Amino acid sequence: MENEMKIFKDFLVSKSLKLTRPRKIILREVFQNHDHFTVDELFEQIREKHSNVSRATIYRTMPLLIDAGLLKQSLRCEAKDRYEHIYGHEKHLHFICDRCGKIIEIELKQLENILNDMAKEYDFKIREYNLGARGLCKECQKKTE
Amino acid sequence: MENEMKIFKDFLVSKSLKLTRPRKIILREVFQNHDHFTVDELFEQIREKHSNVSRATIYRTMPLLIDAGLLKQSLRCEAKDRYEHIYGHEKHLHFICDRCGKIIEIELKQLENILNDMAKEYDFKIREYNLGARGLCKECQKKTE
DNA sequence: TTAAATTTTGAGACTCATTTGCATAAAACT
DNA sequence: AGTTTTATGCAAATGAGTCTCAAAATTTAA
Repeated sequence: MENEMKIFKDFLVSKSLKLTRPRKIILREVFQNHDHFTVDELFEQIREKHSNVSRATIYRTMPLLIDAGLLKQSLRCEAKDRYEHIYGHEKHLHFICDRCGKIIEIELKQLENILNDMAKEYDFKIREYNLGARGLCKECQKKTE
Repeated sequence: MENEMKIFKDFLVSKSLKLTRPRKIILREVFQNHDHFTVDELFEQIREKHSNVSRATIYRTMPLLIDAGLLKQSLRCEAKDRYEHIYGHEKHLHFICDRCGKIIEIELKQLENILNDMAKEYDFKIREYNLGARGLCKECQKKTE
């Protein structure tokens, strides 16, 4: 936690930006949330704790956290962008169920190697990547029709 | 072409839906377009040929083509969903440049195997998947600042 | 430490892709 | 042909995300 705050602070300073109260709150809640959350969910999460921050500020802070390497836009579901924080660098694959919306996370180390090879070949500098598969989860496959 | 039409027709019939004129036009243009297109671009493409179809109908037809296995929602760029048709099954990876928006497509057979292994392990039935990486393309890396 | 300058915030207006309601049109059925 | 059903187009509605701008917080200058 302290660690993330320091990273964010340093990042902000390097851009001549300030670690303000709302930004601190957002960072804290982002790291308290271990799901794939939407801005709206984060907004609610913050509001429940009576430490109000406007939606606009959250929207404005997301790219800062992403640039600071602390947050990732992980997937899009039902027309909403979803985010997840990044501790270290556990990259993963998401299986998203078309029917119940469940998100299964899978670590995938092999992937990184393949990607890096490709990036080298095409001289592309990867900032972030996402691998998502959609289909039916175990449970939903059983429910016929 | 005839092939795709047949697949679409069969799909529609199986759902008690009809292969109408607008649906035929949309299918034809989807397969004439070899890019990652937006609904709006498809709309324009159709309009240029004087065979008008409303945006609403295009929006309504996209999920049908997807369900029929002929279309794929390939990526999202600048707040717009982009689609691409599916011939056979060339799945691929997209490198999307953050700066110039260029999309580099890469075939990735190895990936499929890994994914299938994982799907089996988690009992997940994959309908489609996407692997997208964002960063800087060769050219944009040179432009410093 | 007060005053001026700068940055950030919150609230709500705005944008724009996508969805929806409804009246009309086309198609299938009788 | 007339009736029922489904599809279409238009225009209005929706809703996530962005932007504006006045007020608030923070920094800098004196």
